[in-house]
This record gives sequence, C-alpha cells and structure tokens, in this order.
Amino acid sequence: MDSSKKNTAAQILDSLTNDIISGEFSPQQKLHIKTLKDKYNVGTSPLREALSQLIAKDLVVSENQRGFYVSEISIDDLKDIYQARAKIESICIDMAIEHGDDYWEASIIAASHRLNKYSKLKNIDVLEWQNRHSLFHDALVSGCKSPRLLQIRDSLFEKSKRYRNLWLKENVSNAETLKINQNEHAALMILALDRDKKSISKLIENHIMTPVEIIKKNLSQL
Amino acid sequence: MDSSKKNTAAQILDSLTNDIISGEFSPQQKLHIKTLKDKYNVGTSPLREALSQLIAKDLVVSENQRGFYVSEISIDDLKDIYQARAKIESICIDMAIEHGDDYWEASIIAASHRLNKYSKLKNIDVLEWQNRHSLFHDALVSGCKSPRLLQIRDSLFEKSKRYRNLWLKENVSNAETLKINQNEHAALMILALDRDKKSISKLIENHIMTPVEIIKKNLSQL
DNA sequence: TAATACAAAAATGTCGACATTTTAATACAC
DNA sequence: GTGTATTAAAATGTCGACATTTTTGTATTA
Repeated sequence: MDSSKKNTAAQILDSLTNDIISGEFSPQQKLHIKTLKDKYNVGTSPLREALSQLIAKDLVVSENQRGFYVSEISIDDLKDIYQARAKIESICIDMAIEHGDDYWEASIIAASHRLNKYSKLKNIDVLEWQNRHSLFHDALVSGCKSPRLLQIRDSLFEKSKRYRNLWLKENVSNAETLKINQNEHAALMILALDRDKKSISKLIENHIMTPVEIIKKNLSQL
Repeated sequence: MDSSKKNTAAQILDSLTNDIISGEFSPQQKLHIKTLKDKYNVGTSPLREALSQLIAKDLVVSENQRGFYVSEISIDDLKDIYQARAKIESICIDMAIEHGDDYWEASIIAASHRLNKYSKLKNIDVLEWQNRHSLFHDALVSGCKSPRLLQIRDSLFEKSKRYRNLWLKENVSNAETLKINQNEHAALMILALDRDKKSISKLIENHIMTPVEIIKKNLSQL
C-alpha cells in the first residue's frame, strides 16, 4: 500500500470520494464535521482539507457557516454529464485515430478480446465485467496524447459513476442489452482500426448515451 | 463586496489563484506555509484548505511532508492546454449553433460590435480589450446549454491565462496581428449566424491555436 | 577534497481548544 | 393556536501549540 505514504488528508479524500460515489452518502446529505471526524478517526484539519478538494471536484458543496453537503444529483445533470462525456470521448478517439500507432491498435484488439471472452461467460461478475469494459474504452482513447483531455475524461467518468452506481444498486445487466452492447464494441474496434473518424464519432456518442434513458427511469422512481 | 460573506479559506483561495495566474508566484516556486500565513495574515487551517483546492485545480502540487509548490509550466503543457481549449470551444459552439435562439444571435452581434468599436481606437487599453474579447467568445458559446462543458471551458481558460500573462508581461499586441484577429472574429460571427458548423469548427480551432507559437517563442527565452 | 555522520534548525501536518454563528427549543404575547 | 422573541444547544471555522519529518549546517573521517 502506498496509502502509508499519503498524509491523513489524502487518505480521507479517497475514502470520502468513494463513499460519495458509491452512494453511502446520499445526494444533498449533510456532512457533519463531528460525525465525519468520528467515522474516519481524524482531526479537523485533514478532514476539512479533503472536503475542500471535494468542493473543487463538484462532489460537495458548502455554504459559509452552514457546513458541507453532498452535491445534488438530477436528471438534468445526468443528461449533461453523459452528453459531455460523449463529446469528450469522441474527441479523444478522434485524436487517438490521428496519432495512434501499432501498439495502440494492438492494445485495442487485446482489450476487446478480454472483454469479449468474459462477456460470453454464463455467470458474469459485474465488477469484473465493468473493469474489462473500462479497459477497452481506455484502450480506444489511449492513442490520444492529450493529458488534459484524458484528465477531463476521467473526471467526468468519475462523476457519472454516481448515477451508474445508484442505478446498479437495483439493477443487474440483462442478456439482451449486453448483446447489443457487445455488438457496438465490436463495431467500435473495427472503425478504430479502419481509422474511420466520422463513423466512430457518431457511434461512440450513441454508445455512451445509451444508459441515460434507463438510468433516468430508475432515477425518477427514487 | 460579497467577499465579506466568504470565509477566510475562500478569500485566500481567490488571492492565491490570482497570484499564481498573474505570475506573482513563479512556476515551481515553493509555497512556504509560514510565508503565506504572514503574507495573507491568516492561520494554518484556511490556508491549507485553499491550497487543497488549488491542488484539485492543478495550480499547485504537493508532496507529503515536503510542502506545496506552484505547478510547473512547459511548452508541452502550453500546447496541450490550448489544444484542449480549441476542441472544447469547438464543441461548445457546435452545440450553441444547434440550440441557439434569436437572443443568442443578438448577443453575438452586440458583443461583436463592442469589440469592433474598441479595436479601432488608437490607444487600446489591453485589459479592456481582453474583456471585450472574452465577452465576444462567451457570447458565441452562450447558446450551448451544457453547464459541465462551459465549466470545463472556464477552467481551461483560467489555466491558459498563466501562459498568456507570462507573455503579456513583455509584449503588447501589435497592430498587424490585431487586424488579422479582427477579421477572424468577423468571420466567426458570420459563420455562427449562418449556422455553418463545419466551417466555424475549423476556424475556431485555428483561432484559438494562433497565440501558441508566439507564446512558445517567448516562453523558451525564460 | 570529498564523503559521511551527526546535530541543530526549519518546515510540515495534525490536533484540540475557543470564539462565532447557526439551529433548536422554549417561553411569551396576541 | 399561531407567530414572535428569547435562550440554550449544537455546529462551524479559525487559531496557535505540538509532534514528526525534512532540510540545513557543522564536524569528523578517509
């Protein structure tokens, strides 16, 4: 573990980030200083430092003298985040196609294979599937050499997890949608290797926007 | 002033942000806690909270037990930021063209007029020109209804200011480049009103990338 | 002279205390 | 009973102190 090298503030930042994204703390929930101090066994300073960073990451909001709250979620925000993700992902892939070399192509083929094999299993562990799924999409954009754009991509993905997780609490992916999903992945790989910017741009935007409607339904039932 | 409503941490955040972007603190400069406490007349907690947020904003980096440093700048980073800005701006304008209404169009025309009039003056105050320039570009993207994308746009612009300001220290815009610049602005307006996505996309990317070469030269002389 | 070891100084990161503000609980008036 | 004022309780935000780590400076040795 390199968490031993991290200071208390950085450790709590990780914990808090995780607890917010996973939904352990609900949207708009008040985050009492005292409660958090007890929960994580820390003092005031590192806790507030972590909260400060969460404010900058839009996961927490605060009002002077009125404390901290988990930032709210909404259908509008859900759509906005996924829309932004779709656009950014499209740019990253576009740049990857421009700059990607043989290693980039190979990493896509490899990641696709790993995802494919696992998707055909009978009992799919959702976590493992998600992992391979993420790595496939990472491979697609890995040819994009812009650290800033990739960082923006990561940050938006992290934010989208809040919605995804809230949804996964009650849902497990079913076979039919999974199949459609896999077909899209196969198409994405082919278009990437063909360096077909225009087609892949449309496909990736649709691909990313797909979950929105489903999450939207489940979200409005809360 | 509503800074009276802000707590100490938020106030120092503003000051520090400004002092880093303006170049008062140099890239990679060490930020001693003690020195900053004296400079801003504050205690440890709010100062460290502000620094924590600056870390999240990539303006400051820190290593455990080794303190805080102004994050470095480089030609690679310069290019990356401007490239990212160009892509994001292009998306925002694209979405603005899709969703913009009469008010959007009118605001572009108005902002263009204000920028035009001022650009023709003999003695141009750089700050005022920059202000009108920003407002013109803001008007172009204002039809884009995505808060997240606009937020990303702002954040990238803020980061780019570090390079721009470092450069402005020694340079004043000259008449020739200003004229070319103005022609591009005129073209941008026309293309926006014509809703010509494809053309405006190329133009805005070039327009944003223009300063890079000039800044690059000045930067390598430091 | 260079390299290492040791001691002193400086700097970081964490804590708990305290002043201030907000929230709640209670009493009072209408 | 409703609404307002008052008081008590709880929570926030800031500070300075302190333990720990890093850095600097000096002396020692090869």
